[in-house]
Amino acid sequence: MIDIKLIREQTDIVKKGISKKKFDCDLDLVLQLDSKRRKIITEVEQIRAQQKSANSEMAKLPKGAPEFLQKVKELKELSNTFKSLNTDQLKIEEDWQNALLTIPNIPHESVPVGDSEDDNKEIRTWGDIDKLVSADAVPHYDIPWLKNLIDFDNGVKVTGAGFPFFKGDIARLVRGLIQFFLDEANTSGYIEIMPPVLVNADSATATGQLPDKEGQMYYVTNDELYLIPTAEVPVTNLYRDEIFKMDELPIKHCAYTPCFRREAGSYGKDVRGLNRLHQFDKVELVKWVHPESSFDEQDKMLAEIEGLLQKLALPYRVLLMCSGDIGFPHAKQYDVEVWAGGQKRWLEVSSCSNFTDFQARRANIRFRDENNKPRPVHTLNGSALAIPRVLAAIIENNFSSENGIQIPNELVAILGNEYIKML
RNA sequence: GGAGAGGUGGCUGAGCGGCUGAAAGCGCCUCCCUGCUAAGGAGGUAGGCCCAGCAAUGGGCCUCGAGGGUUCGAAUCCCUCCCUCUCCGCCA
Repeated sequence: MIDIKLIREQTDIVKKGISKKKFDCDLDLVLQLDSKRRKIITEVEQIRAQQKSANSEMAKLPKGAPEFLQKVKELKELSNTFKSLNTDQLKIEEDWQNALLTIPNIPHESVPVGDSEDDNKEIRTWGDIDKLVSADAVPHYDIPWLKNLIDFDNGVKVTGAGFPFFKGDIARLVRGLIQFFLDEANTSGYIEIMPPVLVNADSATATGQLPDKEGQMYYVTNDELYLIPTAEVPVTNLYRDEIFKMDELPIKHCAYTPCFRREAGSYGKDVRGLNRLHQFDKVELVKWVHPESSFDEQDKMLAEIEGLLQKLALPYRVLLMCSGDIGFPHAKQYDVEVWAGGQKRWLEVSSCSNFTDFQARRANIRFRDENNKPRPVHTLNGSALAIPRVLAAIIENNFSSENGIQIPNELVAILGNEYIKML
C-alpha cells in the first residue's frame, strides 16, 4: 500500500499518479476516513488515559472501602463511554484499511503514460529473426508428432484444458530449462528457495494478489489456501514482518515452482498450445533492496533475464510497460517477449518489476536506515523465465522437418542429446 | 485423526486479576577501567499508532500466538481458532 502520510501530505501527486493507471479507487474516501480515524483515535485515547489514571488511584485504596466503591462507579461510566467509542473506532479503522488496500502503487516518472498495451514502449530487440529462426518454422501446435510429447488430450482427460502432460524428451527439456535457469540465477548470486505452492490469505494480500486478483487464483476452500500464481508470493512473504540490517541488503533469492492461474475470462486466439496454461513452470527472481538503489537493481535484473535468452539464442524484445498496462502493485515494469518463429509473434516470457515500497508496506518488510529507524525496503521480482513459452520458441525457432528440434547448446550439456527427433 | 503439555521482548525464562511493556539471565550497543586480550564497572537496548514540532525530540495510547467474552480493570479467568512439543494411530 501507499504511505498514508504521502496521501495526506501530497494528495495531488498521488492522485495524479494513480490516475495514470486503470484501477478504480477512491482516494477522497481514504482521506475522509483518515481524518475520521484520527479524530476518533484522539477521543478514545483521552478516555483511555482518564481510565488509566483513575484506575491506578483506585488500586491504592483499600478494597471495599466507600472511596473505593465510589471510584468503581466512576470507572464504570468511563468504561461504558470507552466501549461505545471503541466500537466506532474499530469500524472506521476497518473501512479505512479496506479503502487504502484498493489504492494501487504510483507509476515511476520514467514510466510512459498510456491506456493499453499499444502504448508500451519497445526499448530494444535482440537477435535476428530471419537468421536465428528456422526457415521451416511452424507453430508448435501444428507439428503432428509433437502431440505425443506435449499431450493435451490426456491432460483434458485427467484434469482439464490447459494442463498438458509433457513426455519423453520434452519432459526432459522442461527439466533442463528449469535447471539451466536456476544454475544461471545461482551464478548471479541468487540463493535458491523451494517454497510452498499453497499460501494463506495474508500472504496473497501482502504481495497484492488479494483483493485485486481474487478470481485468478485457485482456492482450496477446505483449508482456505490459495495455489500460487507465481513463486513471488511465497518467496516475498518469506520475510514478512522482518527488519533487516542495512548491510544485509540486497537480499536475492531464486525459486522454481509450478504456477497456477485460472485465467478466467482470457479465452481467445492467444490460448493455443503452450501459449497460455493453467499450470506452468517458472523460475522467479526476487530481490529486497535499499530504496535508493531499486531502479538500478531492476535494470540489473533485466540484464540477467536478457542474458538467459541470449544464451539460448532466442530473439527477443524488451518493452517498457505503460502506466495503463502495469499491474496494481507495480511502480515500473519491463516485459520481455521471445520471438516464436512458427506463430510469427512475440510471446511474453518475463515480467521484471519494481514494486518500490508498496509490497513491503503491506508485508511489513523493513530495514534499519542510517538513523537506525525501520523503513520499508523496496521489493523487485522478475521471471527468469516462464518455461512453456520458452519451450514454444525453442521448438518453433529450432525446428527443421529433416532433423526435428535442435536443442540449444547450453542445454545439451545438461540433457546429453542435441536433437529431439521426429517420432 | 485421538490424548496431554505449551505459545511472554533478539534468545532463555519469571509473572497467573490492579503498583508489569513486562523480573532475572544471555546476547547486542555506548562509555569507564585496562600495555593487548580476558575479566570488571556504569548506562542503554521491541514495534505500531495519535498529538505537538522544520527537525533533534517530547507527550499520550496500543500490542504478552489470533479473535471474541467476563470484569470498573486481563499476560493472568472463560470460549473459539491457529501453531509448537510429547505419546498413540495413519502414511509418502
